[in-house]
Amino acid sequence: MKRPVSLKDLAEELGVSISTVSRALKNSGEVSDAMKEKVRKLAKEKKYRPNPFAVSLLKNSPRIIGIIVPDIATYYYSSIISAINQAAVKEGYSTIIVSSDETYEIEKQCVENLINFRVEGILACVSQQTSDFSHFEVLFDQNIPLVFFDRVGLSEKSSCVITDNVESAQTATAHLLENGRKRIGFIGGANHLNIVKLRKHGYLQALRDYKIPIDKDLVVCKEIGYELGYEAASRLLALANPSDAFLCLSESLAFGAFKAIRDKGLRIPDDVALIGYIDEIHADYVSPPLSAMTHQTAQIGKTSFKLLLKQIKGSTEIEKKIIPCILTVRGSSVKKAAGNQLEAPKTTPAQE
Amino acid sequence: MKRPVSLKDLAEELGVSISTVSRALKNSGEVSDAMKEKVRKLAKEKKYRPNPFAVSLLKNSPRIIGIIVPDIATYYYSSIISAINQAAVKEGYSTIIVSSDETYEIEKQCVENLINFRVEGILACVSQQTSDFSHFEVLFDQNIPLVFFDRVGLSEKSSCVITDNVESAQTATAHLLENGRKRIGFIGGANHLNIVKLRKHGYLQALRDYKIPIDKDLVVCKEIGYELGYEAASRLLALANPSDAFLCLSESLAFGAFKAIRDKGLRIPDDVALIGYIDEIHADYVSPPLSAMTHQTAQIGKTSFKLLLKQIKGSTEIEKKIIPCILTVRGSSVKKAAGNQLEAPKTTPAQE
DNA sequence: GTAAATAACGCAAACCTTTGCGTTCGAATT
DNA sequence: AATTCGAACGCAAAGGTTTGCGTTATTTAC
Repeated sequence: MKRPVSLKDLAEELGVSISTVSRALKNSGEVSDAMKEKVRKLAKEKKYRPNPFAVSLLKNSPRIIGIIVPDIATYYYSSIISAINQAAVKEGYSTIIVSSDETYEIEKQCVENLINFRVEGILACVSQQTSDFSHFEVLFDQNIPLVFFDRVGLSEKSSCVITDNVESAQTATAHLLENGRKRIGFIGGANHLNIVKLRKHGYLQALRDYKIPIDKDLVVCKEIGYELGYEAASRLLALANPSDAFLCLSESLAFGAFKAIRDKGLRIPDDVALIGYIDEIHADYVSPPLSAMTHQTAQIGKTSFKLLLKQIKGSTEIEKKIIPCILTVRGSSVKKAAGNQLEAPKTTPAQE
Repeated sequence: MKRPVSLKDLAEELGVSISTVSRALKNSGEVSDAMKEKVRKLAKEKKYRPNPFAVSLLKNSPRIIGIIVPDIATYYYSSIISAINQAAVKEGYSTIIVSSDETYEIEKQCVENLINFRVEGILACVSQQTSDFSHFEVLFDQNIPLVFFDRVGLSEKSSCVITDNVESAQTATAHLLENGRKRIGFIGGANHLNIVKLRKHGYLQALRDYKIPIDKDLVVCKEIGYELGYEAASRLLALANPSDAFLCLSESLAFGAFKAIRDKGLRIPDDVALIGYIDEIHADYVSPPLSAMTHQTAQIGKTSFKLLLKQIKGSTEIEKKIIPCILTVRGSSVKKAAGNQLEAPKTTPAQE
């Protein structure tokens, strides 16, 4: 690996000082137009590229932000990452993406690594295992901006971007109730996650609104994953008084439940209705297509970065942005013959 | 953002020189055990973290590699990224992931950005639009190691990791032929992509092997994407002599075709068989589950990084690694009643 | 024609770490 | 007792860039 050309190289070749070359490339007023021209020409010819380490060393701002996700290879996260990336690139920032693999220990390590990297800020979505957030507190000491998205923590101390968890779950549950379902199974993840707590709240609220008795057996809060969805749904379908509908908190849970229903020989939506937090692009893969609460991942990513950037630029305001989910009713939640779909597919517009 | 503590800060507080502190933390033999202890204690107390910019400036190796993918939010790429990441972290490397958005111009920019970043090496999967690879040649001038994966270019000059394109397509096609299909539609992407060229070759070879006449109308090579899959399949099903099976080169194409078949009111696999390069986790989402050629993304990622690391460490050998696909026969390609499945589900083990 | 102003450029410090080499001092060898 | 050796540490350069300030030389104003 040969040494890249530096300002010094250019300066020597032109017989001028390094400062002049530096200023010329920065289009400073302190250097003549003729000189600027000469410098720029040589720089292009020699393929000069400023050394980012030297600049970062001086300014202590590498123009990099860190992103911590529980998992990279899930559409939901990768699409958010993609949106963050786009917003970041537009502002001249690069991103370093790290995965906690849904593990507390790794997440801890991720935070440390990003600090060592001297990132200018961190966007984080916590792992399923994380119920204690003290490993994020170091960032406050170091004055490194932190914004949580989706699964959040330390909400008194840091900004975050979340979805309308309570309302979306309430809406989804109400939708099932209005279509005549009585025994709605709630299939979620670990209880300490804000998204689980809040959505369960919305689910229960809808039941109360419609005066449906609450049955704790229908609420499953274990882990998020395809197998878990399969197991939970299987169990709820095997009850003496089985479920006639499911609200699933993630795509993997929903498809797991989907398979469980099919394997049981039951029909969707005739025997069992299904709705879940499912990504737009996959909801239509299956037959019947899945009714879904869809996250506006592009908005989530964009907004998260915007909040972070604001903090990087010095703001200390703690903000909480809510990106609404969009309910799209497809085949899995409404019986064709029934025709008693009270509510038109409600698409809440994204804020801002 | 307050200034992080430096070696100098520690040195002053201890009343020793910077070099001693540096060596103490590096556990050098040139400093006494007592001093080491004192330094380490203070370092921990003051939360000293080595400045990566200073180190990189000196050594010109930031321990970062760049990854260029056509798209982040696709399971195939994100799972490869995930595997690369894991391998990289294990070796103390971080990754910067950039997306070309399937665009030639952006890809060009990505390469430039990564060079400016002084990454130690680049792993790349080219965009659909890319047929000219000259923008990668800069890397050779700069002596930056480059390894292509999946969609490759410059194969005489750079190492790459690919799948067994010809063989897998040949096997998949043969599988359809052995199950009685005669009019197999080939739904691929742009012709200039190696993966399309080679797989088409495998497809044609299988037809020849089985003495089936080749019909150019059944070969569609346009773009990769859900809508394109839908269109292509719709068209082939509307032919006077329509397709009775499809081989799709990507998951999005396959699910697009899947929907087209359903919308036409045809049954899978009774009327039309379907097989494609589909990710393991999604193949089972639909009913019937999809027969698939599955990429071993973990292997692809891991092997790619290993090849790159070898080059970073100085090797100039140009290597080409082939990671075989795995054929898993599910419901979409074999009629239940037929029972003439000649070939057992063949799972080729991953190499190494 | 002298004083003041300005344009155009150079010097050098600073950012932080690593490392070859030089220095000092005490202990071991002859 | 004089010499040698090694342990333990300091000095200083190097890596590339930015920037405040100092230095020229030329132009402008009176």
